[in-house]
Amino acid sequence: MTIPLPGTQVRGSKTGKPIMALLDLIGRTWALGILWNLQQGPATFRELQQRCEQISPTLLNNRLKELKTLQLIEMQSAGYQLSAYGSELITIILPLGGWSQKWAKELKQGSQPMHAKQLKESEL
Amino acid sequence: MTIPLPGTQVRGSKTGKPIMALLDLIGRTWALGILWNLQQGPATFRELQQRCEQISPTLLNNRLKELKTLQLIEMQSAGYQLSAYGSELITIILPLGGWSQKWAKELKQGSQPMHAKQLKESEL
DNA sequence: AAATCATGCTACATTATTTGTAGCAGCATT
DNA sequence: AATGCTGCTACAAATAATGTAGCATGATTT
Repeated sequence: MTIPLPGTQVRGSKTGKPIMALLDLIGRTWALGILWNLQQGPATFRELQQRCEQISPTLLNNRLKELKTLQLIEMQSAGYQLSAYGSELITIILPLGGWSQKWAKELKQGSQPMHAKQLKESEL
Repeated sequence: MTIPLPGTQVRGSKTGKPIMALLDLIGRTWALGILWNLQQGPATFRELQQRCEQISPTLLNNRLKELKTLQLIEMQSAGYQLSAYGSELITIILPLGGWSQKWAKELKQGSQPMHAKQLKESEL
C-alpha cells in the first residue's frame, strides 16, 4: 500500500488535498489505534503489539513505516513514540473517546438525539 | 463485513469498548469521507457517489448501510444526510481539515510543527 | 565461549475487503 | 412505449489484512 503523502494521489482521491491524504491514512486498519495506544507512553515493537491486542507484526510494521514517513511517530531508545505532529493529531481525536461512550449508551438504550430516526429491530 | 456495533467484538478488537467500535468504523475506506462530504448538505445516492470521486456503488452502499445502522446518517426525501449523531461526530473531526493543511505544508518544507502559530487565511 | 533470551522484523499462505464495470427494476416524464 | 432518472445488486479481479512460523541481531547468563 502506498503511503498517503499529502499532495499526491491517495486511495480514493486524486485531488492531493491534505485532508484526503489524512482521511486515507486514518482509514487504514489500526492506524489511529496505534496512535491511540501510544498515548500512554513509548513502547517497544512487541509491547505495542500487545497494547493493540495482538495485531499481526506484518500489519504493525507496515503502519509504523507509514506513520514514521508521515512524521506522526518516531523511534527513540525508549521505543516507538508519538512525535510532535502525532501528539497534535491525537489531541484533536481525543474527544472521540468520550463521545463514543455517550453514543454507545444511547444506541443501546434506543434513545436518540433530537430528530434521529429509530432503528428497526431487524437492523440490530 | 460485520457492522461495528459498540459492545460487540469488532475488527481488531475483542473488548467491545465503544472507542474500538468507532475506530473500526472510521478505519473503513470512505466511512469518514462520506460523512465529510455530507456536510455540504443532503445528497442522492448518485450525487454522493460524485462527491466521493466516483466511489464504487458497491462500497458506497455497504458504508451507507453501516452508517445508517449506527445512526450516523439517515435517508429522507432530500436524500442521504447526517443524523444528529453524525453531525456531532463530524464536528469533532472538523479541525482535522485545518490541521492537515498545516501538517502538509510543514512536511513539504521539512520544518517542524509550530504549536503557537496561527494560520493565515491564505494558507487554509 | 556457548546457550539463552528478547528484540525488531520478514516470509508466506489464507482469508477478507475493495474496485470497477455492467446492468436490473422501479418510477416519472415525454 | 420510449427515454431518462433513481437506488442499488452481481460478480470477477485486484488489493489489503491476518495469523503463524521463524530469522537475524544484540545483550545477558551459565
